[in-house]
Amino acid sequence: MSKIASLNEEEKKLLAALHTRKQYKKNSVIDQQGSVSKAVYYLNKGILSMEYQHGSKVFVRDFIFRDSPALVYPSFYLEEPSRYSIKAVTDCDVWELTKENFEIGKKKIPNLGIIAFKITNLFHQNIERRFESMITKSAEDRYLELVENHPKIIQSISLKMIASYLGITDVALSRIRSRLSKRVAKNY
Amino acid sequence: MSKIASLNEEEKKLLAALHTRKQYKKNSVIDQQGSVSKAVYYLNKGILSMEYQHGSKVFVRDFIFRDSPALVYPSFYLEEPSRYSIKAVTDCDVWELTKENFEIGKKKIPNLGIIAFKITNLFHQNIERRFESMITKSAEDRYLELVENHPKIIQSISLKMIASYLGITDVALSRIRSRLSKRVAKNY
DNA sequence: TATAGTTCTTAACTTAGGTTAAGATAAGGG
DNA sequence: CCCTTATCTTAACCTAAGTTAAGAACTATA
Repeated sequence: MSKIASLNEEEKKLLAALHTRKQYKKNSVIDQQGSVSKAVYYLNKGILSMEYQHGSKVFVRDFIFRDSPALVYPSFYLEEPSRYSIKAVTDCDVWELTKENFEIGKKKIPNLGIIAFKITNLFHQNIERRFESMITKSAEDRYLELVENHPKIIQSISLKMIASYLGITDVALSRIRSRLSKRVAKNY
Repeated sequence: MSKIASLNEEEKKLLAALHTRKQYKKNSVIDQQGSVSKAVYYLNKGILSMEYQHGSKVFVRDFIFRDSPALVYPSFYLEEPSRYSIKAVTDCDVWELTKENFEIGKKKIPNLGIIAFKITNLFHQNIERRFESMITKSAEDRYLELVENHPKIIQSISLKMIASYLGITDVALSRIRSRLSKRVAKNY
């Protein structure tokens, strides 16, 4: 977090002390849609997902990869029911900062409010970009973009979840993959 | 704005004094994509749009209807280049609050920071809902949803802009409209 | 180890929406 | 007032993606 806004050594220690380290097994639900977000998460290892249920179907809103924060906004700040769940896609190792400890930290660390604000901005820009790519790009291009940014994604996330993230069905993504591999094969 | 968080009479007057009332002709550009957002806008009358350019094409990100705030977030807060333009879709009557006056107001009106925070949350939830309806609904359902919330929209906004808002082409929206009117006609 | 449940692929069929183009109004500018 | 330019509709054609279904390969568990 200290990458986002400068903190001195003492502040870093204090902030670390306010966090709790936790381990989550693959597929465990860390934050439940509909209830107040328990904490902000900082992901050390593994992959998290942000999902929402709509009718009987589950949709993947986002993936969170290592060394990134996961925030259920604005549920965490306002302590209102959240629109999303946070789940562990793989075994995960996270640092958790509860609302109470966040409030304590804000009093002692002047820059913490600024860090929170910047993280919020990142989340907002993230969904804006995602919205724009839904409108301006084809599913194939969206897939290529994702794989380019996260090449290892195919090894650790199921085709079904990736398809859901892209806003298409698993069948459609399978089709895209075979189309792409045939296209590559032509070059040899 | 005082609907969002309580302000006393004195604070309301002070806040009003910090705003500048302005008139904009149809099609005028109020905030330009790529430059720092000049102000937060509160729309008294008319319709605004939030648009972004992607390559050679222009996309409508959102419409802002009367009695609503328009915020280019986070450009306004961070004074960084904005991802969007704000344009007048019809002749408009707005109250503008510049960044300088916002900062002055924050010092004098304790609740102003909270109001800003809540407006930011509204904007975030707005794009989340929009993103979700892009993924979970058909273009026809998205159109029906829009017309239900804003029945007069057809009179004041061109088909092309509405189509852009929905993420489809003008031809596709025209097709949807004729399909819908035929369906209604069958009931008579 | 057998069995049931996932995950992924492939095929066949259907439909929504993109593209192009042409024609009909309507509107704005000189 | 004419002429040009936008706006909207409709048609023809095409492609991406949804739906359903069936089969293969892998996983987990009793």
